[in-house]
Amino acid sequence: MAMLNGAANNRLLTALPNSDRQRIVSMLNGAADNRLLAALPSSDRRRILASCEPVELALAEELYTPWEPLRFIYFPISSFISLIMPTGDSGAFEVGMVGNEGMLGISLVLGAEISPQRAVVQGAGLALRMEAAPFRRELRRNKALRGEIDRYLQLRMGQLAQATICAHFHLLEARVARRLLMTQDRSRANTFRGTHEVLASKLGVRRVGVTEAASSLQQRRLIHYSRGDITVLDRRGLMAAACKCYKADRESYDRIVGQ
Amino acid sequence: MAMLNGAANNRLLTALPNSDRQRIVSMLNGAADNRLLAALPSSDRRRILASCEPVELALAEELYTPWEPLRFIYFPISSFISLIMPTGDSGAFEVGMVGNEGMLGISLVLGAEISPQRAVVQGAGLALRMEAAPFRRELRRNKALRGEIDRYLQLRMGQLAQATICAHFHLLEARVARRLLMTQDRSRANTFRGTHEVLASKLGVRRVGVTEAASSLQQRRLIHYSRGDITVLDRRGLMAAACKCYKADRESYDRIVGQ
DNA sequence: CCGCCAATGTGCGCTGGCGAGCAGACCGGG
DNA sequence: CCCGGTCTGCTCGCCAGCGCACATTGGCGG
Repeated sequence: MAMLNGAANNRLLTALPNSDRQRIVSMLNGAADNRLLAALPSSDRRRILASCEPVELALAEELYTPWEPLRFIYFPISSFISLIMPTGDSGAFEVGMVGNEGMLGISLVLGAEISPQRAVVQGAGLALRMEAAPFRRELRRNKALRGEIDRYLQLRMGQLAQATICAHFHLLEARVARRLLMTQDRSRANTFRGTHEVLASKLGVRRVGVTEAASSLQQRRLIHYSRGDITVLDRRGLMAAACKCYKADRESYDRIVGQ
Repeated sequence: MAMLNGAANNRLLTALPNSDRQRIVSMLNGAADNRLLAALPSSDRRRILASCEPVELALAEELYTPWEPLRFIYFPISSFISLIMPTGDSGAFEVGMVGNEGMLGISLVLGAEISPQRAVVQGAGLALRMEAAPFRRELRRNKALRGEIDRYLQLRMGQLAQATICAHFHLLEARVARRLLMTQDRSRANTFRGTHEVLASKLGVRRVGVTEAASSLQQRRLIHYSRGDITVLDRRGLMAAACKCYKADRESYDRIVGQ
């Protein structure tokens, strides 16, 4: 496959141990494991994959800086990314999360070169990336791709609206629970990384607030955490503790992406 | 013009007094006074106008009901529309406002038939509407239209993100001030209608909270209100009282739509 | 002119989250 | 083995906004 030749030349990929490279190869041979791409007809998908290069994203890596030109778009595979909006007074607030269900770089789709938001890797792992120019070229020709991205846009706008309500109305503990579930979904693991501090900054609250909420969830044996490692012990219970926004988001995903 | 013949047959329009119809006609001959349409090349615009029918929207009219198929899309002219998201527990929360800078019916653009949001006329006045099917047909052929709507989408997503922050962080009085300025912009008048009650429901707060905020703004001679009529007395002062989100939104409009 | 209702004003106790500051616990590096 | 920094736990006073209940005002229809 053309793509694998490309991959072999990629400095990030060649730096990986053999076992990892094997894993990547097997992934790319399959459905690429990005659900947005997977929904495309296979001929379209193959062409896109050929223009992508696989990259390993490191925790806390900054992919987009506010108001700076976006060089790449990304299709996360095992990684996931947090979209952060600066609040003006030196604070920040998370306005979206992108996992293997979607893509990073919506602004480029909509014809802009820049975006006010910061994009930070929140879960280390693999992603496919593509340069802006070829991506736009592809987008212009490829109706199916545009259609899938439109669905995804629909999804994101709905989730953003939901997030507005959530941040305004819901109790912190429920929001923390929801956020943990969302992270678990995107990392596809029961244990993932994240300190109270960073969680707090994404939720727009004090660290102490998160500590209290998390501590309560831990006492109820729903989660366990220690120095930046969080484990979900009881997913059902955590869902009960979370606000309905979580369920609403999932349902909206199923409805829009269909199946 | 084909459009005028169409207009003459429209029941809503023929019901209007002659002077109003004159006014409408002159508007449609000009730039249509919808800024999204105005940005299109004139040939494209003419074709779209020919498929639209002008309608007079009444205050509090419900244009979209959550989860019901969207029959029309709307380009507001002198009217403006509020997008309301149900909160689950019988409450509601405004997640967007559409005036003559944009269009109502984004979901149809993105390929969905329905939307979770309610659309309610917040400022009575004129709009152009178009049936869903011809609109989609037009959208498929018309690159310029799609491009303008993409810009508008970009704008709306940015504003939604900003609104999330605003609702979460900012003091009620500042949010009220911002909301009043936004209303003033879209109604293009210093006086417009709106009771504390409805304002409160859109901001997701108690009526009493709005009363207190509004009362404070009135004491400072920034606004005057009485029984549902609100007048902006000192626009500059009101801008100073509003949170920076207002200015941020305006700047983002200028940046995206381009000067 | 009266009655009624929508719109506005006020008071009271409550609480979730804030800001600021400090204490212990744990971990990795020198 | 100790040191320093990161992560977590706890406290205290404070306040914006909440829920609830009731008072007042002004306009409009009968």
